[in-house]
Amino acid sequence: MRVTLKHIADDTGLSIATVSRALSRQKRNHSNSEEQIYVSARKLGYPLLTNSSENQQLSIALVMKLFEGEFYASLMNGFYKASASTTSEIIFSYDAKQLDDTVNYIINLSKKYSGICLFLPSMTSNDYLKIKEGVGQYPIISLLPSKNPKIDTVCFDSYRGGYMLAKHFEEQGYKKFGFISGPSNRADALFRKNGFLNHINESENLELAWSYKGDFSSQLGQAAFADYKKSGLKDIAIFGGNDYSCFGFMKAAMESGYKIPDDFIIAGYDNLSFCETFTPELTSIATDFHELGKKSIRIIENMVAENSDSFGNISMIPVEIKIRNSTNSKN
Amino acid sequence: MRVTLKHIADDTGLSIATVSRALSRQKRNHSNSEEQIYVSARKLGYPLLTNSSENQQLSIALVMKLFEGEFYASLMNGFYKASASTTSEIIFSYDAKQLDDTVNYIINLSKKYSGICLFLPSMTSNDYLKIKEGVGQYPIISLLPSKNPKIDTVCFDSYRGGYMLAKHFEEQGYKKFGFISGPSNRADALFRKNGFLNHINESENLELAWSYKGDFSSQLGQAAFADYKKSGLKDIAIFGGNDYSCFGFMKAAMESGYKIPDDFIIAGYDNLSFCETFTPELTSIATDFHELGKKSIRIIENMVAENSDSFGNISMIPVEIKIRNSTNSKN
DNA sequence: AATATTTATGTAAATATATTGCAACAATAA
DNA sequence: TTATTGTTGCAATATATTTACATAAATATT
Repeated sequence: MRVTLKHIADDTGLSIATVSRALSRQKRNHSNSEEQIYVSARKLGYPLLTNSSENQQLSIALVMKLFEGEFYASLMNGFYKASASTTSEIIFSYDAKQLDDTVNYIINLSKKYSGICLFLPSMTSNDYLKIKEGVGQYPIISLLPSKNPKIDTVCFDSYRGGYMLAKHFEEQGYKKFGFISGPSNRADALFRKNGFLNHINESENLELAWSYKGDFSSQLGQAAFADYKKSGLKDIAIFGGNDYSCFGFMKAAMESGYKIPDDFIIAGYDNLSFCETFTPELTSIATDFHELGKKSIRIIENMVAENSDSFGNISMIPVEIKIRNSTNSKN
Repeated sequence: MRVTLKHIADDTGLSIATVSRALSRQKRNHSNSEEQIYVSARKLGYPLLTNSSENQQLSIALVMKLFEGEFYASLMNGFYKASASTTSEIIFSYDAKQLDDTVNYIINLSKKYSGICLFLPSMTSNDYLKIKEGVGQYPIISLLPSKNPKIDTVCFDSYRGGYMLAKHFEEQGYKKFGFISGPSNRADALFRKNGFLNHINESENLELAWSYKGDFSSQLGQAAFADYKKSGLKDIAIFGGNDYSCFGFMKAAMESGYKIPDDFIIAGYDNLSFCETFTPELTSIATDFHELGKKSIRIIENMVAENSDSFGNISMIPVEIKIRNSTNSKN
């Protein structure tokens, strides 16, 4: 039910006229009544309060489910910086309460915001379809790759990242490759893997000699090393799936007396700041979140302006390989 | 100026009646006109759209200036998790555009939200006073300690953290202490330092043998090591100010052939996930962001309910020391 | 202390805004 | 073709907000 001045008047015991005057006053004057009126208005959610001032700009919601780890901070920071150079405003949004009904939560957001960017690794194709159906012709994009995208997607070129690493390993003179996989339900992990494997398969004399089922955590990275050690393989180039896996793997390896990059070379993905702090410094694939933010905002802005209704378009942000000591066996 | 149905009607070329019906319809039906009406309503900022549904709950803004690094992700995640167990809603907010007028930006936010939590290391006492003046009797707290707090504060007990480390160093049998300081304008860095130094000064046979002016970055941590090496000191227990400084310091030290914890022991602050990944694992002070979030929300909720006007109250969240190999010289 | 001025407030009238019944018309289904 | 359903604008009605005016309290001035 709509909140009116009358509700606030009843709540505060003042007259409607007084409430009206207090709320429409240009300069607040912090009298007792006025404070009460504002408290009540906020409590009841008086509509004219909520979106006051700053109009005439787009507000774009970035929807996420989790915030832990440097990765999420980088994602948010990329959008944060990108929003500084446009008139659009970014709102960080999430569904803390009812995890089961994220689809409806997102559909509801579409009433509030001019556009939505989704970063939700656990969403299924079916969920995206339902969202698309719920929001109609509306600017919404996903920031994660998908095998069969149902909505427009802006994401990093994970495939190419994996490919670049395999190529780099080959150039370092390695023929035997190893791989630690990520969570099986994450499409971006799959793309990294495919890029890596495809380069191996393209060439007759390259081979995947060892692999391990990880989950992007440092713990399973350590477990991966135990498995690798047992295999007795040497002269191998390992792609850890992401940086955390590599850190765990390398830590365990060094504790077992292995030398990196002498005994094996290894590279990660995400280019976390710790890549440069770790010894040896970890070769990794760098993703530019500022670029991701800028591109996403631009696409949403265009969708709003042109009122276009597209789905399944994919924009890839190129990634960059940062070569460091962990893959520098000549050093 | 207030946005009404007439504006939307003029903008879309439809009648006021049609606009009214479209917006008040329970279920959206995605006809062409309705889409247009929604686009226009969002663009113009029609008030009843913005705060629709989910009322009767508090919305609390967490205001920050930066998002980079694991630290910020942890802070947000703490509030995110905390919001799941209350009816209040957390909005992550920031001022991306005009950095010079943060004070007014915050005062404006007070019209929208039921309460505000500030995490802004660069704010001065004067700024806080201006904010307090601008918002009047309003639930607002800072999440950073201050020497002379002008508004209520919920923060970690940084002093105690520094103190605990000094005590731990002493228990390990060290008499000579070293310290790398943080940015001089950050009160929390100062508190950590004071806690550390005070324990040293309390005892006759402890001494601060070396210190270096850092900035919480890994780079200056490395520079700190160069300085330390030049000093020729041995048998020293070093508090790095934060984890990043320690990582830089340790990396440089190990590259110079130093052994940790044999040649010196070292501890950080923040307990980043990387503390356990680094070799040696880094002793650090752990902060519980979930607790910080819960307490902050509870305090804001109380302020709203009791309509109380307090300032300068401080709530400290205890911190915990995580002892790891970097300070374990007996091992 | 007495008087003037300012400020806050409520009542009621005036104005502005939102909703709804009705009829016309268009699209779709039978 | 005819019936049904859905969309739209007009005008009437209902609801919400602002403002003119009067009064009382608070503050300032003499």
